Amino acid sequence: MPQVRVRFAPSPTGPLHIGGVRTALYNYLFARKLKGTLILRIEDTDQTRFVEGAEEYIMDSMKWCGLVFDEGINEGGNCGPYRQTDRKHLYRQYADMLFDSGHAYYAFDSPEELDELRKKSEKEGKTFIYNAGVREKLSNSISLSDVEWNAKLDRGEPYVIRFMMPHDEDIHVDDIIRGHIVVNTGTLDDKVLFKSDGMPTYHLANIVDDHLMEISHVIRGEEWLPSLPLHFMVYRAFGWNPPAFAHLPLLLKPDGKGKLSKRDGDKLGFPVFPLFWPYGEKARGYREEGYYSEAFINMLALLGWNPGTEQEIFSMDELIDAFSLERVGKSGSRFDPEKAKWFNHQYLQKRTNNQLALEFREFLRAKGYHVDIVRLEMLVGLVKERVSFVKDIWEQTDFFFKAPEEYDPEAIKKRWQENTSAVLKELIPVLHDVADFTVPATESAVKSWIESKGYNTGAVMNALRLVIVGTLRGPQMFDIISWIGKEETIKRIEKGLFVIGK
RNA sequence: GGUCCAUUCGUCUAGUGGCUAGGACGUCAGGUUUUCAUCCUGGUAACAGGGGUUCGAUUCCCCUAUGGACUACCA
Repeated sequence: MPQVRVRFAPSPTGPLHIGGVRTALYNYLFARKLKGTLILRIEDTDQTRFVEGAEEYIMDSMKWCGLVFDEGINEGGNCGPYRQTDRKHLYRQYADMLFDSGHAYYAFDSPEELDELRKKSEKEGKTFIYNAGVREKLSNSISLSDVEWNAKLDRGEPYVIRFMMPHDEDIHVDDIIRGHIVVNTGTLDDKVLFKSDGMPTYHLANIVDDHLMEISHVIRGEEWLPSLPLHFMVYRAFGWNPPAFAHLPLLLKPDGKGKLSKRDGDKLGFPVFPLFWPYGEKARGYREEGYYSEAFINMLALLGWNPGTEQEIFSMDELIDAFSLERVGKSGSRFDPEKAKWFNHQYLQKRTNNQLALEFREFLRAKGYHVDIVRLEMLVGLVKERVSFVKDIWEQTDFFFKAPEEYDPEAIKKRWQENTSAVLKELIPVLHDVADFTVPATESAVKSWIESKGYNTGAVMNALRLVIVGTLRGPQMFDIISWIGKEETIKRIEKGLFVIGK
């Protein structure tokens, strides 16, 4: 079996969409699974769409996701350079090869002229296709005499090099995910391979580079499926064996129709990009939102692929082990932000209290709280299972750090009875007498006091919760009061009695 | 409009020429709990429609519908 070599080839035109991350991930999994080589190639042949910072963003995203490349602009390798603008000098000779072998020709039609023709056809309800049907009537090296078009060349008139698509031929192509596809060349056009600005188009650069870099499998988004017949034809014209192809299904909007876009994220409140994008129209990222990259990757892996078992939580190594292109689905997947959260919840549960305490300490530091790590470990242990993100811990524990400023009126109505004030007043000395303010000590003291007085446990505990927390929520009461300490507990009871009590 | 691709619970999906069509997320109900949440148990819910082929189709074929991608000197 020949060496497996795959590539991820994004364009630096803005932040990398999570669909792109998934494409990179599947390439990575495939390469690792088959002990192959993964290449990062930057496809920046369209200089008009180049965006500053995008290339770096791609690298940072890959790094955060744990996707490591074997060859690329940072890693180096024997097939470089790995940025297409740095390979510019290569492409012209390949376009010429196609011209010399009669598979391509020069075309002088201006974009405006072609636009005009397209509009005209559209008005007549027809589709303008630059192909065998019309190329004789347009301005190119087929329709013009050798003298004429050479004169244009000499005069420096702008031109492109187009692929000469056969008039009427059924092309059979194979895709690992879609199977066998047949397309007639009559519906295809003479695609531009080489632009008038001296740069190749995607179609030429992609094929030349994939060939030169000895790519064995092209794994890319479904948006390329319509170009597959063209790519097969170009490989054939060069006399090269094409790689195997796998076209991945698209990521769709959670609601409504169409593919996932930045707008959906803004509208529904979830990120569509791995990292925060700080330029121009800013965009939020999964990293900044508090996702663990492992959870993000796990979630993305299961969107369009499944292992055929009921396992859902996968480490990267497990993904590599289980992955195969055959188990990638054919249809587009709607993105589900709820499930994404669930994945993060699962990963957060697997963290140790120490890890979470360290992470939460960073969060607290920003709020101006400095807490001993051992106490934080206890704290996160109390609320860990109820949160999906580290930042959620704060919402669950804010009352550990500060006394309530107001008391939930609904809760007062429900839990503050005639004798509540008197009972809580009695509780103060009981707590005061607890020497070691631990959970078991406070619990046993309070419970025996309740029993001896014949009070209702629920009533006492809820009232206590109300003055300590401010509302009816949170972990076990004894965990809370033990953590905040005797002094603070009594202070809060007194304050509660003063504000609520009569 | 043209070309190509797709279609199983609301969502991600498993699956088979004969199954009570399975799991997960969500949702609903019950239980546990001093509260809330978690958690546990249970429920809800799907083979787009119509023709074939077949003893029998969710599964194979065709058509329709719907959705999507592409249709640039963008990738």
